[in-house]
Amino acid sequence: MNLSIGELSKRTGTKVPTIRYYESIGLLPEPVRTEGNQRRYDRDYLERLSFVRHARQLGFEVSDIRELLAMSGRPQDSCHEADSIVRSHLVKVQRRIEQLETLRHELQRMVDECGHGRICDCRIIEVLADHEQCRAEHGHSAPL
Amino acid sequence: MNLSIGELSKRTGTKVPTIRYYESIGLLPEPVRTEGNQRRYDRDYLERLSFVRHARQLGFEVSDIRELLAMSGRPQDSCHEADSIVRSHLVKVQRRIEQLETLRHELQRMVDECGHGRICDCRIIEVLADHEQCRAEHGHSAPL
DNA sequence: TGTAAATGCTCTAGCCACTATAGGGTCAAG
DNA sequence: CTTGACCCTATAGTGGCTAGAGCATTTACA
Repeated sequence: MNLSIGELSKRTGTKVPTIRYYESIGLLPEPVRTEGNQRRYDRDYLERLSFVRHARQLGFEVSDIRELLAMSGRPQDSCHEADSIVRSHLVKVQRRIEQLETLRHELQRMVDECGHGRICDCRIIEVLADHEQCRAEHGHSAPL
Repeated sequence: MNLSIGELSKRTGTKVPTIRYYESIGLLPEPVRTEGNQRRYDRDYLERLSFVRHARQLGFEVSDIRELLAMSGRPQDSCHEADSIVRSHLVKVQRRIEQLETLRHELQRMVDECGHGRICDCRIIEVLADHEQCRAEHGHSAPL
């Protein structure tokens, strides 16, 4: 196997600039080059990139993935560290779900209470203007 | 009421650079200035900023907030548009919750199946390396 | 073997919604 | 009138990409 970056891109569902980006931040190693300076990838690289993409899809940050990749290269070590990375990620996901549930209830209430009349009578604008009307704290900030 | 930016910051729980940022992108108007060029804010501005912050906490994007703010300035108009902004945001939140639930199950399964032994036997690393082992699609990408 | 399309290269800038820092100026209390 | 807390602008950085310009190389086909 001797893939160009475009082929690697297709096989892993990763955009070409993303592959180069991972290389640039040192998440993936520099591959070999042709005489004309083009990147060529082997099966090993393909698997590494798949690992990275999969971990990203599971929401892991690049710094976590860096560690997970390093671990997968030390197969005799204890998996304790991997376990703790996944656990703490799980906790973050759970917290985020709870936050979004709270948000969902607030938004649902706003929609339910909208009388579909004029803005001056609208609960939506009113609630936005006055946090006191919310039933729960809904600290958000991260995009969806 | 004639607040400095620091006082406005405290009363709204918004960081000072954030207030200036909102002004710079035209989300909030330019306030009056003292002779020495410092910003001074009135009650109206405080309420507008509170509105913005609250909407951000509810996860609305700045572009949505721009529209919602504009609407709150046209109190005789129909609230139909406000309603549709909130509804479509609600749909996004719901979708995101579902995604994160899928994620949560995958992660939980990884943790549950970890034998706490060596990495070469670890389900965590194995699952990451092989998407086929996942029970559902879990397209993610946004941060938590 | 010639050529043209497709793909590759690097470098830079942009996205979102802020946040941080540097290097100054202003304000209010004592 | 000094001191220290506050304020100003301008610029750069965050994360994880994504997009574009302006070239070079590779490959498929005639």
